[in-house]
Formats: sequence, structure tokens, C-alpha cells
Amino acid sequence: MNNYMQIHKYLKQFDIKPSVQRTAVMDYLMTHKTHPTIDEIYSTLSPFMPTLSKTTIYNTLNLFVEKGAVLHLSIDEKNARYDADISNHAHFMCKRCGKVYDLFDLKQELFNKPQLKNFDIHSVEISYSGFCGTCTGMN
Amino acid sequence: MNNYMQIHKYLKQFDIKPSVQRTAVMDYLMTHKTHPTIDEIYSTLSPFMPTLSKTTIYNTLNLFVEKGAVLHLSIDEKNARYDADISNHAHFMCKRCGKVYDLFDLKQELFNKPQLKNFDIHSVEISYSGFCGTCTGMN
DNA sequence: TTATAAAACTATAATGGTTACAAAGATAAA
DNA sequence: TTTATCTTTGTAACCATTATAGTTTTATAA
Ligand SMILES: [Mn+2]
Ligand SMILES: [Mn+2]
Ligand SMILES: [Zn+2]
Ligand SMILES: [Zn+2]
Repeated sequence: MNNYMQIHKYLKQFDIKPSVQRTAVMDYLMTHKTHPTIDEIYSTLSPFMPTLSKTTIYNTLNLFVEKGAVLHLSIDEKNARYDADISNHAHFMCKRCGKVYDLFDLKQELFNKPQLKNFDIHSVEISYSGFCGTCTGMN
Repeated sequence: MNNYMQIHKYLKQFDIKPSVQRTAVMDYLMTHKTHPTIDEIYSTLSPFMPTLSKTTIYNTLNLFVEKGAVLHLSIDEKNARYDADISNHAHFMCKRCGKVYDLFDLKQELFNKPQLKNFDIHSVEISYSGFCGTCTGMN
């Protein structure tokens, strides 16, 4: 209940009207920091909201990204992934298990490069890929 | 002629048999440093090779990427883009005109980060997006 | 409250880039 | 030349995403 209030407040900060569906999606993103796909979000929420449509998940996430409330990640070639952590940080995707990991925050330096002088930068994405420690037995 | 010899040599370095089609695609990539899409490559080559199939362009580029002879860029959400420059460098894509620009080489530092200790890194991609100088009249 | 308009949601169809598949063609070995 | 292997080709299938149109919900105001 308190949680819903917080999410409503958060959505309003980005000029997003907090419908039931939107609140549920944002709630999911905030409590699952796994950079989920549309299908993962839909599959989890659908049993609790039987009339939920996958199109709504698409619409909702497109709106969130447009309003700047969540990040869209291109690191996974197969499916778009979404991140409620809108800070600038790098990601790693494991090609074996498919998990997407947070790595480190991007330094301001990356935005001050002289080569960027004539570009109006809207966003930056740093994507590593390879095998994670769990998959290689490295840790 | 000399050019073909060079391309053949280059392909063989990556263990790729230099067929006519493969040679033409690599030639295209080397002389057009625009990070082209499959369609751009196909549209340009097709008139000169009437029997050319778009599937061959797909097969060829998948092979090149697999063998490490070219880079696959994910910066463009709509279409895959390819780069014969296999050095580690950052890219910018203009959301208005669609051009993909080379920016700067990635520093070794990006591979030595302590947060990467437990990851087996195969590749890194740094993608900026926004508006380019030509589109904003900035230059 | 009731009427009306706007916004959001839903189901389905369409789109389009990419891959799967099987047949035809080219190359290399025997 | 025969045979096997590799490459190319055309078509069909796949599948994530978007477009569309109808329905439901929410907001506005009479
Ligand atoms: Mn993240
Ligand atoms: Mn490049
Ligand atoms: Zn893994
Ligand atoms: Zn531009």
C-alpha cells in the first residue's frame, strides 16, 4: 500500500498517469533488478491480472522509456530489456546463461570527450558480452 | 585485381574461403566505411551480380562475424550494421539522419576494470545516440 | 448523477528483419 | 569422371514489435 503510493509518486514525477497496469509494471521493474524482457514481465504479471494484454506491456514500457522513467537496453539482440535504474552504468550479458549484470557507473569523462564536441548526445550504452563467472566456474 | 588478391589474403587470415560473393561483400565493407546494413550491401551489389541472393549476404556476414573478420554493431535497433574496422572503437548513431559515426578508440582501461574480474569478456560495444552536427546545424 | 469526451487497455492483424530449409550450383578430392 | 563437400539461392517459417480498431476505464462538465 505504501509501496503503491511511492510508485505513484515516482510515475507522476515523469508525467506518467499511474494506472493499475503501469503501477504493476513499474513495481515489477523495481523489485526485479534483472533487466527483464517483455515476456518475463508479462508471464509473471499475467496470472495476477488475468485480463492483462501483452500489448499493454509494450505500450507501457515504450511510454516509460519515452518519459525517461526506465532505460531500454539493446544488449540482448533477441529481446529488448528494461532497467528501472536510470543511472548511467555499464552492463554485461552472458552468452551462455543469458543473464544481464550491472558492472560499473560511467565516468563523466565519457561525456566530455573532445570527439563528441559536435554531437548532441541523448544516451550512451556500454555493453560487454562473453561468459559470466557462474558459467565458467571462475567463482 | 591487386585488390582482390589483398582481400583473398585477408579472408584467408580468418580461415574464410574467398568465394566471389564473399570477396565482393568484404570489398564493399572495406571501401564503404559507413557501417552499412544488409539491405544497403545487397542493393548496391545486386545490380552487378544479378544472381546474388540476400540470404547469401546474411550467411556471409554471419560467417565474417563468427570468424572475427568484421564487427557486428547493435547500435541500430532496426537493422544490424557491419564494420570491417575490427579495432575496439565507440560509435554514435544520429536518430534523425541515421548515420553511424566512428568516435574514438576504447582505452585498455575499459578491459582492466576490477568489476570485470570474474567475467570472460568476448566483446565490448560503446554506443552513443542523439543528433549529429549536420542535423543540428552545429557545424 | 448523468452525459460526453479523452485516455488507456485489449485482441488481433500486419510488419519486417532474420533464420531454417531444401534444392541447385560450384569446388575439390579421388 | 565420379564423388563428396562446400556454397549459393529461393522460399517458407519464425518471432519480436507495431498498427489498428473496438472496448473499457477515467476525467470533465452539464
Ligand atoms: Mn542495469
Ligand atoms: Mn566503426
Ligand atoms: Zn552465465
Ligand atoms: Zn544526423
